[in-house]
Amino acid sequence: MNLPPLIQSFVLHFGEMGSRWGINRTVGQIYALLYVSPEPLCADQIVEGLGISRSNVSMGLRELQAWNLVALRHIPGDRRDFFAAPDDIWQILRTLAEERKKREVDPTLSVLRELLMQQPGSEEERFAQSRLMEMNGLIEQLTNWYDDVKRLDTERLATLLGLGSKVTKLLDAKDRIVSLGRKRRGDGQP
Amino acid sequence: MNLPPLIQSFVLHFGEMGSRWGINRTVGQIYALLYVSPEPLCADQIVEGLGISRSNVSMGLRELQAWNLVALRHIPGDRRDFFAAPDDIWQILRTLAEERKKREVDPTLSVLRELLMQQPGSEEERFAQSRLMEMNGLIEQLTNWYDDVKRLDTERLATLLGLGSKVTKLLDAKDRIVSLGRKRRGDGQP
DNA sequence: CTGAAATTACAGAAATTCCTGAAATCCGGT
DNA sequence: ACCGGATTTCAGGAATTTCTGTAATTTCAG
Repeated sequence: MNLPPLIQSFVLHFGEMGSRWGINRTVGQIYALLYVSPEPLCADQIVEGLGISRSNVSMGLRELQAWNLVALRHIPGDRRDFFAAPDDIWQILRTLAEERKKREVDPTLSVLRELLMQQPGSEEERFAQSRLMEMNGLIEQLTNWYDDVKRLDTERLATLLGLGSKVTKLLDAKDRIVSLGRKRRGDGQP
Repeated sequence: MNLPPLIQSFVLHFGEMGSRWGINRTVGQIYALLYVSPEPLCADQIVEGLGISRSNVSMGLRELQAWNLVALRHIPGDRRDFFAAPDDIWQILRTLAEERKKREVDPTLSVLRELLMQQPGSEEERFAQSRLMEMNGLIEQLTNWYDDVKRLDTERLATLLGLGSKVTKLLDAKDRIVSLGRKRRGDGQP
């Protein structure tokens, strides 16, 4: 490996984390390198930077493309493929979220739905189904939220994050006002 | 494996997904089995249900305990350990989020901070640091949001999820009103 | 303190994943 | 069509992870 020390540290760390993440070490390292690189890189530059085989780089890039995490670039008059991570880190976040959902959540959701269609054949299965229903409900709440929020432009998304739990304070205030109004008018629930 | 068909399908699916998830197949299966079980189970019941070795079950349970995903239970007059998944699925979600953050995010955050303290030794490193700064900023925004939101009780959390992007509509309305007020009074920015 | 039941540690076997070099394929220029 | 460089595919070896059986340890009733 032949990189400036700071970049090398980052690349190595990403490689380590890669394995906690469902991607392998090399893929993590390649991505880290592309991420901190001001220019797109071609495969041989990655080979040189990371000190791994050409074919391994090829497979790694292929996987990153499957995740939509790198863009292919071309330099006029150069036949080689160049690769770059998106400049916009929010876009990277969106892609990551989308791809992880696709791989880690959607298959489970479809299995749950399928199992919930079945007629339980025993008390054990009946109970299991009730648990699956809870799980299905929770995942649907989360994915509905995600599907809704992901459509926001980045500025609004950042605002929403900044608000965090304060949102509920607003709601509490609204609730108090509404129930106060009801009380004055003498209608509504106790 | 010796389970009712519906439960077996669920257990097998969870096992498969486990590997996309940083936990191994067996651990996924054990958890799935505990999750759909109305009563706590002891290790031998898991051995029988899943058809794997006793020691493998022991290691799996140990790992689930490290993740705080199972609770140890005791039955009076019985020396064996019994294990159960929490009843409350929201609690499971919270635990998962917390543990994944601890394993997948926090280490990166601390590496980023450390690397950002260093003096860049070249133009390449200077650029890399600017990228790391973006990444650090994004992760901090996300973890701040998470730290804030996780304190909400479940009911409010569910409400927040249900609102989703609608929150920003409220904010937009507020902004319009505020700027309208400014315009009438003739002060404020254009 | 003893001993039976239960649990865990651990070494090696089995399975899986990762990586490499060689061969095959692709592609634009002549 | 052919050449030459760039890229990908793929078989098999290396490395890692997972699983098992045995042995050691813990636990607790008596």
